[in-house]
Amino acid sequence: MTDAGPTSRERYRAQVRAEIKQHAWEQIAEAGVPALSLNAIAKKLGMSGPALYRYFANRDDLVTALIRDAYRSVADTVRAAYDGGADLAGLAHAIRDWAREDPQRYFLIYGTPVPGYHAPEDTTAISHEVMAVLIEACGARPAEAAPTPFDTHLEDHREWAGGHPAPAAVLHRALAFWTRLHGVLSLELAGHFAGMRFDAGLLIDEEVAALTAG
Amino acid sequence: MTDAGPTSRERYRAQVRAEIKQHAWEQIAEAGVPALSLNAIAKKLGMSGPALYRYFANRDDLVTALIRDAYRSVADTVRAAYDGGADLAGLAHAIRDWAREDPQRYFLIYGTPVPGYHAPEDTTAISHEVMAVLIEACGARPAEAAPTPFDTHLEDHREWAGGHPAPAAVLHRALAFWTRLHGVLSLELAGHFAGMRFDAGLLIDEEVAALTAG
DNA sequence: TCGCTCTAGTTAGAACCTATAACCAGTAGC
DNA sequence: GCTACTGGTTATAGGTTCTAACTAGAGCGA
Repeated sequence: MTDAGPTSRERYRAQVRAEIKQHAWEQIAEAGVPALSLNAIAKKLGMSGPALYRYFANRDDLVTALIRDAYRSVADTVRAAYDGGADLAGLAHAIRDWAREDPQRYFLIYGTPVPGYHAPEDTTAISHEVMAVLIEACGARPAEAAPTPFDTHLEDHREWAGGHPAPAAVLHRALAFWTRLHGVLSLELAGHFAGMRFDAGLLIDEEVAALTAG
Repeated sequence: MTDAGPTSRERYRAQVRAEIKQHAWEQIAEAGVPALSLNAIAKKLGMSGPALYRYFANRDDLVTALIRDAYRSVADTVRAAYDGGADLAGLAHAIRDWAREDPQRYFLIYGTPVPGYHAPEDTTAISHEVMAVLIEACGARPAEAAPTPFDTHLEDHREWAGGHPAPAAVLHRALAFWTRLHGVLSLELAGHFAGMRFDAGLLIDEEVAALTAG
């Protein structure tokens, strides 16, 4: 064989990195990203402080790795749901379930941005993956209504769709699916519906349904 | 007169508190809330570290004050726009302009929540103020369509509307206005539309328009 | 006007944090 | 078996929040 596979050192390294990230996720779920402490993680792993810097260059590097994993996770979730035959409503609920499983993971992607921080190149590629699935799913239902002003505007700004040949109305629908879902979901996860005891899932259903009914 | 008004000490205190908050806003705009440093603020004000604790009990107390101000500011903006005769589209753009003026201020209210943190009581009261205006604005256009399942669901969960007598369809519309606007706006502000060079304002216009057309 | 009190500031210091430097033991591979 | 690299260590610098103890001075009543 040309490739001997990972050496034992490499396997060990990957294992420790995974354990670090695991503890990081737990800390984030408990108190949010700002409370993430490399020191505390090292202690829990039985190693002392600076040892952790053998595995991640610095705090930002660890957080970036988590962000990357979060993107990968949501993309896989969407892909799996779509391959499983989910329609738009199904996709919406798959994403919602994924988000509620670990709200802080959702906000790591879609929450408050850090001024000056730019997500690494490959995460935008993963975003495109997700968007491609959404466009695909939105294309299932043909567009019947007359093109809106935003549709014609989109016709001139469709590079982001990665050359997808869908008509602008479909791109529009995919965008609106994304923004509407995020709108309800992020407010739900952030607790802004706390006082109002309605079912956010129902609202999502109608917001998504209205997409294809319009 | 029965009230002698604020003493000079009180005025001084208010002045310094305002200056502290001013510098805090600048720091947050530059690098986000996590980078907010009481020490750095104190230095800029020419006082040394712990002096700042005479004005704010701790870091959280300062941030809470900023959150309160942010709520007050958005509520005033919405109120002013509505009193100025703005329709739903006008309200949406007033809020968008307010948010783009200082994105981090927007995210202080609607961004990533800190697990365990609960906004003070009065901010939820301000939220109700905003929601009341939205309901009012949504009631201007009568509801013509048949009630949806979510409408009937809302009929049983309308306490949050503060006893507003609007029909459930109107409450529904106000909610959807809020979630749709937040969906587009927060993704725009967070830079998720960066690669796709379309005009988020147009998308908002159509999302809002679709509310009343449906 | 004297004197008390309360306020706004000071410095010192504890307990964290990130991150670097310098060192050391043990493993992998030639 | 020797060498080089890896993964750990401790020490340390410099940052943070926040408390404690103290001081200078302003305001106010007798």
